[in-house]
Amino acid sequence: MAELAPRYDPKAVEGPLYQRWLDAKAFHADPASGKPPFVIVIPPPNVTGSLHMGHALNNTLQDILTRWKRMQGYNACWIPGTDHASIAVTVMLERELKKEGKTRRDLGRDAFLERAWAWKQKYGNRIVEQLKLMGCSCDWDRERFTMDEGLSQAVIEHFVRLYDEGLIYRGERIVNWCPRCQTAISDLEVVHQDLDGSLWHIKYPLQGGGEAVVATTRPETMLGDVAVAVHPDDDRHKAIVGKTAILPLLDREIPVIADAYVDREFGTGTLKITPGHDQNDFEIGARHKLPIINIFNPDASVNEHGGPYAGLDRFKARDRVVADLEAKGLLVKVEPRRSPIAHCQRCNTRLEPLVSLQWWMKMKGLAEPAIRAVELGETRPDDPDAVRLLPDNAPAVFFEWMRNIRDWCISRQLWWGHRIPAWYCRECKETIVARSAPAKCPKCGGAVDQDPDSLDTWFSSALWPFSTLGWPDEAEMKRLGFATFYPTSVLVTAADIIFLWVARMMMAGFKFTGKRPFHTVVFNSLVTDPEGKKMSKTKGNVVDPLDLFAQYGTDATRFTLTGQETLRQSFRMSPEKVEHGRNFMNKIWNAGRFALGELEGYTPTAEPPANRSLADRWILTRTDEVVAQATQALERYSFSEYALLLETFFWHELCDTYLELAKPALKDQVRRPAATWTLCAVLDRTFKLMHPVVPYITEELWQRLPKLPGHGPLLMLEPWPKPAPGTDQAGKTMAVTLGIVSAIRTLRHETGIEPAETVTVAARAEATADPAALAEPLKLGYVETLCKAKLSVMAAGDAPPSPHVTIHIPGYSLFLALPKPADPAAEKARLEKERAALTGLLEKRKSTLANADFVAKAPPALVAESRAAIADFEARLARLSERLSQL
RNA sequence: GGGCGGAUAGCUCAGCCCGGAGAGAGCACCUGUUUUACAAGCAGGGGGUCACAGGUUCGAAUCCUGUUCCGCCCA
Repeated sequence: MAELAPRYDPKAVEGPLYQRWLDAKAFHADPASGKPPFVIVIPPPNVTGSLHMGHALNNTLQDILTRWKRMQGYNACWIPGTDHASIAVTVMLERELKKEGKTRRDLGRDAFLERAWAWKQKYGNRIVEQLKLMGCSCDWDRERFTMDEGLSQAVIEHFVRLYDEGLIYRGERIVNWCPRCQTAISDLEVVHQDLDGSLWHIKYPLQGGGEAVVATTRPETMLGDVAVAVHPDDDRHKAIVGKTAILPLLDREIPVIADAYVDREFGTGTLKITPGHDQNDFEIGARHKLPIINIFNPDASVNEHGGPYAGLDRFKARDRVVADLEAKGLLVKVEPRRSPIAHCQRCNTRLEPLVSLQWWMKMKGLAEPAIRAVELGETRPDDPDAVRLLPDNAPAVFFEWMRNIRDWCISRQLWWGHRIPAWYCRECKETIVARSAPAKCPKCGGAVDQDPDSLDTWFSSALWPFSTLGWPDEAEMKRLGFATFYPTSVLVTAADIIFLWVARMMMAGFKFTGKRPFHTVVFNSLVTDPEGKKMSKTKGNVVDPLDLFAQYGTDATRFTLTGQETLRQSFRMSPEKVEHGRNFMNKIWNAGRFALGELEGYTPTAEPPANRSLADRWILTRTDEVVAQATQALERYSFSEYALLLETFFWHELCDTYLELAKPALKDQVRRPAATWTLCAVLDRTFKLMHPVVPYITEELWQRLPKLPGHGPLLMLEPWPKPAPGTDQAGKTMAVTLGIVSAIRTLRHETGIEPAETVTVAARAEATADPAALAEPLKLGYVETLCKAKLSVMAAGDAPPSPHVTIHIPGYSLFLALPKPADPAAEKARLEKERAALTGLLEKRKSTLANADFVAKAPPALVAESRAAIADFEARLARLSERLSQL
């Protein structure tokens, strides 16, 4: 067997192992396996994307769950794929085109799409390859892209069915219009930024004398004003209702109306009504049957309705309007005002609300089953229609939005994406929505043209849990195992797409399959920079996970992320944290190295040898306990707990204690068989337990170590360990020994004894001590091994060695023999400190017990424990006093 | 404006759901240590009014109410 390097080198291990798993088809899920399914669909990353910290965390968690469930005997199926990201790809390609001095319109639809596909062929696989680097155990045979043939068919089915049911309709409404992208976007793609602006107070003269003063943050939109509104109960303005105002600059006659929407506290309490460019005004306009005037071109320059301002950019138009109003003496005042301004999430351009003809989806009814599912998730999570959202505050966020849901604008004036399956007759203007292109108008036989627009990307993502399983094509569903794998099991995703994606998958899932798409949704944390700020390229505070993989190893990075994940809002990430993960990987590596050296040529039996030592029994019991705890932690999605539990156990119990105790045992012909078996068995179980989070290092070491009979070729396919029911008292006994060891180590250090020197320690047992506890540790020399001290238990009447220093721990007084008397002052100071601490504890316990309510109401076990503690403190204090009096 | 988090050692965080009594870890710091798995190690140590104020309770970091500061989401 080749010598292992003293430091773990992830680069040498990761690539070949991943290939080995692929070659063994270890990630593949066969629908016919007969095992219970466990299914995760990946949140499909954007094809333009490159792996960032959020992906690294999100996919680590999915891989942990998938690998764990696979080992537990589930038919684990992790379905990967990518999303076409209509607007993101468009923005990116437009940036490229801009360098050539072109727009996408210069290029034309077909040429633009050709370019987009070429780009996707070339770079679309980048993030997939990065997921493979991460060790993700996705079933790559199932990889899908949202614009695949099958998934495109699903989108058409989605559209046609909902249209036929009247849930999709076309209508003129206010949309969020991005003048740069020149498309409508949905409410959820809007980012509000608080910006400093002004509130302009403008006089609108009234016919027959007088005036109304309106306050607005957007004076240029007055070009589209069709009314002035006041609150019907506002005594200040009641009198002007029904009069006609003259819109300044354009001299248009507009009515003064009364509407309860008007906020009397805002500005002057008089509102200008612009139904073409404000959602609320649009609604008021509809109530009062007012006309709608759209004053903007698609690029947000003023159109022909703007009279003399036509052709001006919206910001120039504002300046000109304000200047003209001022010149006419119609500008009353200008107040500074900070207000939220809508921006395009993708290109950060200031959005323009405007009326436009778009396709919409009615959401209210679709939302109901999803709301019910989450309600069930809170009350009856085992119900087959329940969807449990984690962490516990997620449902509140979900309900808030879902109960106030608004219709969704699904059409986009973009080309990259799924084109809307609607055709319009050139002759009779009939709208035809169909699964395939009609040759001619079914009504009049006229020629038809397909709607030029495409659908919101999330319209296809909403179908992901079942479109990836072949829906709606029966043959594909059969081939891909829809019946086996749907509904899926758990969704792990980032909280920022709870509405964009998660809610919509639930709505689509219930609508089209009649079933929930998954039973549990886990929202992972946001990974921030070390200051707690969101990472962003513009801020330059991005930590690249690929750099971390390269510098510290994939397992170290995965482990660190997992250790931080408590499903809080966010956690901070820095390379320094990963350094600790790397150190732990190195610890694991070296424990493996040690074991390999000891176990070369060894073949363990199925059953443990009978003469296991206390340490053997203890570490086996502890392993069982950790198996149970780690499994429970995963069941609760307590990722941090899972990782930290394993670290503490492996590092401090297995390495620091057990391996040290095993060293002399392995040199002893009698004790060696039990020690080798235990070492083998414990590492085998521990590597299995750790495998889901650190798959590479565990697989690599496990491959090299002797294995118990009955194992297969790959750790990742081994069964998850099951805890044996433990009745062994080894834990209690070891705790006594370890307490003594710790006390002696402290004494050694405080008295400055040379590290190499073996000392003699006599232990006097208090009445509270278990007389049998030290028998085996003494016989096997555990204390000597762990702290170079020859320990003996004093018989009744024995005198402590002289000279000595003393320490009193629960159950024992320890006397450490010294070559020469200790400095009495120092010893006295040390003992006085001990006495002060003990006295404090004793007093606290005593006062607790002095409380009659405590004795009456606290659990009896606790009362008994307090009494025992008092007895122990008193015994130790008595010894202390005795010793102090001798000084 | 509405909803949701967070505040525990110098720093980063567990613990809190389900209250139990000497509050933990890692990093950093101090001391010692190159012993054949690992100095990316080992051993020891110092360091905390668990944000603040009330309340509930025999008992509160943990449950309830309020306050302050920090953050996220929605409008």
